[in-house]
Amino acid sequence: MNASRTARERARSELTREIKEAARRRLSVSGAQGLSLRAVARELGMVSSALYRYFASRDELLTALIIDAYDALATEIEAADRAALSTDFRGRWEAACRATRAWASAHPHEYALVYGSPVPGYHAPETTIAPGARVPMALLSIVRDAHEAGALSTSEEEPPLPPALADQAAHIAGLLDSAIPNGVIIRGATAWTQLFGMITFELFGQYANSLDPADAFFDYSIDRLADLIGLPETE
Amino acid sequence: MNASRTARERARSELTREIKEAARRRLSVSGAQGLSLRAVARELGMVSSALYRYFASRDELLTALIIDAYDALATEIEAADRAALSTDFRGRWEAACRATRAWASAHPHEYALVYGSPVPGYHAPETTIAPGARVPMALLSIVRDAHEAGALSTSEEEPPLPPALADQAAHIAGLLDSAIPNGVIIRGATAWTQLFGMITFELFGQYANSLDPADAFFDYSIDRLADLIGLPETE
DNA sequence: TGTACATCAGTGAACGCGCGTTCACTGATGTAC
DNA sequence: TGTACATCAGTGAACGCGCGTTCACTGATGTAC
Repeated sequence: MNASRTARERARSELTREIKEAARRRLSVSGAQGLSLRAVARELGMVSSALYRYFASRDELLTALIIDAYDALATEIEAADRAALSTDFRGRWEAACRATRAWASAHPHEYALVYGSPVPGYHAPETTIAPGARVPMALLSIVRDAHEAGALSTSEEEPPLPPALADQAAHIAGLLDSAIPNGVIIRGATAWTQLFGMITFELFGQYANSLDPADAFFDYSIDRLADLIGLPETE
Repeated sequence: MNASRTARERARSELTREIKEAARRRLSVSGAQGLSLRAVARELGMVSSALYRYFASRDELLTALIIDAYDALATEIEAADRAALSTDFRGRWEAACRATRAWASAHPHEYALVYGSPVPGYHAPETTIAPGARVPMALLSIVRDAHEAGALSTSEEEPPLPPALADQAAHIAGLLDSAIPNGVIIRGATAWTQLFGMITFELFGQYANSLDPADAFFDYSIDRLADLIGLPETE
């Protein structure tokens, strides 16, 4: 029967979800490297070997958590972007930045999992690449939309990009399926880097005794980044 | 006797150094969280309990490595700065940035130790604060020197800082013992953040498939950061 | 609808391993007279 | 310079713990006729 077959499968996907949730809770205690299948199983009242019905190994569970983290962050960014007026490009950019920071501070261990130190002995498989790329794509899409609407202010005179950098910019524009000028791409990449640089410094404690709490610096900075990109003032 | 007394002490400081060196080698295999006293001891052909004559605990060894890492990086930055012509502020800035990146890529695990994810269960003691602050201080000193030499180009019109941010900037200026305008401090903090954001993204793999290898982006960016700060062109 | 068989989820024991830290000890080095 | 004593470095056994993964197993769920 079809309904009963899906009953078993529903139980399976339910438990898969619960295992990942328990693993995320463990992450905040022991970090990615210290994540232990036995501790996850204990949290669920299962025996550790039972987890092997759901994940072939600890690394595979880690991979699932990484993909989920990227997807969750990208989803938040995309939702914040969509919630803004679509022609208010600066508003969209700032909403996306704030959503990124909000997600990171609500899920610091998942943030550290994907943007923090690589886990020794773990090599991320190819399946993590696409979800990882969703995040910068979500941010750069705003820049692309602004460019295609003719809303980007043209840059002040800036030195031309060296050839190697221009090539990389052109490649990124290709991924966005757009003819954004290379200079705009690079400014977007700078803004992306700065956004995550701030969040990482804030979460990992580098702003202690100087810019912490970083709210004012963050808000001011994402506005300056919008200037850098050339996004027009919100009316 | 004094000479023999220093003989024992010399052996002690020699071994302390060797233990930290072995620990740094282990760091690259297992990361900070996985750093094991027993593995360090094994590497030195000692018994693990012998290490307790030198470090009271694993955490104390980690603390020593953190302090060493900050000190090593700050020393590199300061040396690169001093090697440049003291009145060539842009040259000094770029040399400092390049020294930072070079140190990070030569010592990725020590970089991750101090700028990567916090180690779960480890709480950095106060003794790490001063060495940690040496790094941004070394960078901001260049900005301060340029300002005091009257070499900084005045900023284009920029929105005023919100009060909370202005307070933080003034506090940082106080640490530098200088009357640098708040706006300059904030641009310096932005540049500091961007510098480490780029290095972190590069080392931790976020630029894979886009800006990697990041040499061109890095060189171009530190030049734009010098523009942002207002450092004059090198003649 | 009922029965025979196949699939799947979860158990519990086991393998072989590594860890931080403590402690009583031996023997070498340093100090005071 | 020689001797008695104190300090210190390093040993090896032990405590009590946790880990990932494998494997033969039981019993429940699903499928085909």
